[in-house]
Formats: sequence, structure tokens, C-alpha cells
Amino acid sequence: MLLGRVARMYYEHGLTHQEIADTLGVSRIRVTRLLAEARETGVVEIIVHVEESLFADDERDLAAAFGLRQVWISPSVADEQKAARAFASVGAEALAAKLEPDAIVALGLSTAVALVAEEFPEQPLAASFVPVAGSVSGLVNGANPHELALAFARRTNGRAFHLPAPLLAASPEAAAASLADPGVREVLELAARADTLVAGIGGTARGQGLLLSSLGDAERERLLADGAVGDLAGRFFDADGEAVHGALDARVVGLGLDELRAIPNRLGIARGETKLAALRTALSSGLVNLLVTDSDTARALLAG
Amino acid sequence: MLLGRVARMYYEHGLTHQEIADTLGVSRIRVTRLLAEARETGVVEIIVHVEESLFADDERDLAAAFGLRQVWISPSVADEQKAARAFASVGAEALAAKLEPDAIVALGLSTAVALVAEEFPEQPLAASFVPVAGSVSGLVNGANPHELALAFARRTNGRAFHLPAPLLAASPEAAAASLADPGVREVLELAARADTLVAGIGGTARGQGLLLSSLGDAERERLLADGAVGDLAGRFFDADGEAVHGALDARVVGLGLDELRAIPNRLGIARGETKLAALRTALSSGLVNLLVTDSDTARALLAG
DNA sequence: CATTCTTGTGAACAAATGTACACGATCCCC
DNA sequence: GGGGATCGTGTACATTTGTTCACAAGAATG
Repeated sequence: MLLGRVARMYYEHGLTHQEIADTLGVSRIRVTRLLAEARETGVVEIIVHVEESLFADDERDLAAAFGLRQVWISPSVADEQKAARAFASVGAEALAAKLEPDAIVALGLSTAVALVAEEFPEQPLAASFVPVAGSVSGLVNGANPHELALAFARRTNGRAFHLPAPLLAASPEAAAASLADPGVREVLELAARADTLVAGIGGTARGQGLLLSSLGDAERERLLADGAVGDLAGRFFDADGEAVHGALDARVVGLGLDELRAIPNRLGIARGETKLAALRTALSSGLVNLLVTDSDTARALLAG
Repeated sequence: MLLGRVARMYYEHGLTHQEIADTLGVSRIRVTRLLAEARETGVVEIIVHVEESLFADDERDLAAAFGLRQVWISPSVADEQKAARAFASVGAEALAAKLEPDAIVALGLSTAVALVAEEFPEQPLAASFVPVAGSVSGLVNGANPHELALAFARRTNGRAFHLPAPLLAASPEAAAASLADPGVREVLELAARADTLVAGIGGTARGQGLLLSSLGDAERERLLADGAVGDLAGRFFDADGEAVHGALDARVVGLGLDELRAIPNRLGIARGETKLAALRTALSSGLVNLLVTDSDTARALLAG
């Protein structure tokens, strides 16, 4: 149990890596790595005894300003990688707080939610994770709803459902055919009965989000012309938070905006300047009633 | 609650001091200090989940070799200050493990025990701490039995007893007079009924320990001539672990060696090459049955 | 009111920690 | 048995952390 000895020498007796290496007859670098391992595996547990959250003020203000049930804010830092991880871990905390055992969780496709899945603590919850829309083809590094469901299910010892359909069908007819499939119907009906929705909120800037980047410029222009300001789980909405019905919308295989809105807990996960407009609308129109964002975005929302 | 925010940003989100300083608008150095404070005050708690102790093998071997009930070993490091603190904290752990609520603890004078007192965790035990011998005059930085008792009592919300007498009286007659004092008698009788004795073990090298260093060279030579190899709580013993009766012994105001030996838990706290001979005798003759030492001393004892 | 002490601060430096890279061993899959 | 991937390792370096020092503001003391 070298790991444990090293961990105790370091954390309980305050020896340096070098001193530990000397007494144990191993290299310093090995001690460094053992300590990292000890932290990762939970042999070393670090607890911060603070009830209040990091940005309690802003969280309260934001909830009040937009009539949200609860808000979680992660610290913004220059280092994008760190900011992303912090954001994801706050997202995981938020979801964990809202999740009861045996809950049904509806998942929108989103890279943000994918990161949350990676940070989600391992705990037996026996929840069901259900995609609200089909999958994107090609390489999308784990952001497909189905993969999200799998990742969450693995961590919570829960069940993952698969929606065997594309997010965007080739034509409205193809979408209708997909929706008529009993397997697809069944899963979407389950998603519609979810207790909690977890979804990213997308903006309309070029290349934003998985859905938009899979479209051509022409289709994007069309969306903007129809008044789209952002999307929630693959469904675009306008400045009033109402669905943008059109050629694109008819090709999406997934729950509609009204069905999403009928889910009691709707956790929106988004940050960044490019998402501001979409966020404002989604928040003020009640598309989501729970929010995870970062401190910069929070301040921008409060300032606006 | 700046402290808590800093602690969470650092330990939960992994930001660096500098990043935290930037987001919070304070200097980096201040963040460093807040984090140190958070650890000290217990806002941040670090737990190492390891059952087995650091030197489990040596502890078992040492206990077997000398017929001890239990042994605790602290890591030896080159940095003397760190080694001393590690030693003290292991000593504190050992004592804490043996201490039941309302226990009576007899305390020998010893700088080692003084360090243990400083590291002793704050916990309500309501124990009684009783000196087994009188006090040394002059500046002895907290190692006087009386001060030890106070330090322990403060940390455990317990009671400290005072033995109003010198450790070493000017003459055997003066010692006898001290011992005849009802206040002194009472406290010593209480000490004799203690559940646990905590004492350092002294060697006979020049300048060693509080008692020896207060003696002249002539008296020291006399002791050696009488066969003394070390002392326990102010009482010198010979190679058989038997009391060295003589001029010096008659001047000590405190429990005798036989009275000390009658205490059920006898925790000896000592480390270092200069203590080896005294330790060997104390251990093999059963003067103590519980031992706290460091890994170097432990190995030397096992090798010998 | 002057003055001593304490307390808190940051700059500059020293020390400790973490990371990128290169090397060698081992395991696996053909 | 030959590549090729993977793992564990240490060196050299970059980054982060902690410590020392000097200074300034405020509190306690004369």
C-alpha cells in the first residue's frame, strides 16, 4: 500500500515529495504521481466546509431577474480548459442536486452536457436517461444524446435508452417515417414524461453547436429570416420563445418545443458571449427554469 | 466569506492561486494565505482513507520483539523541525487512541511530551491530567509537567492538576518535607491511580533532558557510577530497569519507579540515537508497554 | 499626543510541484 | 518472432506555491 503511505506522509505529516521519496527509496516523480493517483481514486478526500455557493449573490439575482427556480454559476477563468472543466463540474453538481433515485432524465444533444456527463459523480441512482432527439452522424466526440445517456447511466448505475434515428432526417417525410417507428415513438414518449430535462442552449452564430454546423449557410439564413434566435435540444425558437416552424423543424426527429416545456425541471446549460441572446430569450420565456452558466455570462445577463 | 470561496475555487475547481486572485480582485499572496488559513481552521479538511498505519511492519515487529502492547512510528526526515512535528503528531494520535473520557492521565516531564501536547487534537474528553513530579525552575519552554497538564486540559476541556513542588529539592530532607505537604500528597496519590502514563525516556549523555542538564557533572558521574542508563519521568533506572537509589533519587519529588510501573498504560515517547540504550532497557524491562518513536530509532532498536 | 506593538500587505526570492518529452520494457496481435 | 501499441520510468524544464523581508496602517499603551 505504497499509495496510502505516500498520501499520509504528504497530507498528514506535511513532508515534501522529495522527503517522502528519500524515506521510501523511490524517485520524487513517482511520489508526485502516486499523490495524483491518490486524489483521483479518492484515497485522499478533500472537503471544503462551506455551505454557501461561490457566487451566491449573482445566483440569487439571476434567479430573481428571470424567474428561475435555481441558478448555478461556475468561475470564469482565462484558461479555457479549466473554465470548461469548472463549468462542467458545477453542471454536474446542479444535476446531482435535482436528481432523485429512479428519476427519468431527458437529454438534449450538447457538448456542454457531454462535459457534465464526464464530471458526474459516481453514485448509484438507478435513474433512466432518455434522449429527446436522434443522433448526429459522424464524429461528434460523445455529444450524441445516446452517448450522453450511456455515460450518465454508467456513472449512476442507471438505464440508458437509445433513440434509433437521426437528429436531422433527409426530408420531412423521412422524419415522419422515423417518428412512426414504434421503437422511436416509445422512447420519445418516455422522454416526454421525464422529470428533468438537461439540455444545452445554442446560439445562431455560424458554426455554433452541433445542429447548426451540420447545416449549410443557406439553411442557416433561412432560419434567421424566420426569426430564430437560438435552439434548445435541437428545436429553434424565436424572440418570444416560440417554435420556429419551417423546413428544418419538420426534419428534426425529437420532442417538440412544447413537449420540452412540459417537463417540470428544465435545466439549461450554457455559457459564453455567443449564447447571450439565445439565453436571454430562453430564460425570460421560461423555456428553462434552472440554469447553469459561468460568472462572466451571468454578469452579462444581469447587466443586459 | 472570501475564505470559503477561495477554498472552493482552489480545491473543487482546481484554479491556481493566481487565477483565483484575478477573478476575485485580490493579490495572489493573499489567496495563498487564505488557503493556508482554510486548512488550519478546518474549513478545508483532507482525509486519507487508509486503515493501515505508515510503518505497520516495523510497529508489529517492535511490539513482538519487546513484548509491547502497541507501537507507533513516525517518519524520520532530515529536516529536524518536520521530523519533530511528525513525531509529535503521531504521539498525539497514539495518546488519543488510548484515552477514554474521564480518564486520569499522569504526565512526566519531557520536551517530547510537550510537543505532543501542542499537536493534540481539540476534542472534549473531560480527562484529568496530573503531573507525576514537580516542576523545573527557570525557562523550560512548556515542558514542565504542570504546563503540560494545562495544555492538554485546554485542548480536551479537561482538568489540569498542579503539583506545587520542585522536581528536584535542594536536599533529601527538603524533598521529604515537600512530599509531606497535603497538597502534594493528594496530587501524587491521584497520579498513582492514573489509567495512563505519558512520559519521555531520557538517556544519560551530557546535557540530555531537563533533569540531567540541571545537574552538575559530578552528580552525573555519580549516577553513571551507580549504573544508571536512563530515566523515566525523573526516575533513573539501571540496566535491569531497576531504580537507581541514591542521593539524587532521594531529592526528586514525584512518583517512584515502582509506582510508575503500576500504572496500566505506560506510553513512552522517545526517539534518537542518544536514547537507544535507555529505550532498550525501558522496553525490555517493561517500564513502558506502549511506545512512540520514529522510523530510524525503530530500525535501530530492531537491529540491536 | 507620541510611541510601541501588532497586524496586514505585497515584492522578491526560494522551494516545491507538475508537465513534456524521451527512453526502455512488456504485452499483444498478427 | 516482428512490429506496434501501451505502460512505467526518469530527466529537464516550466509553473506554481510558499517564505522572507520591508513597509505601512491601525490599535494599544505610555
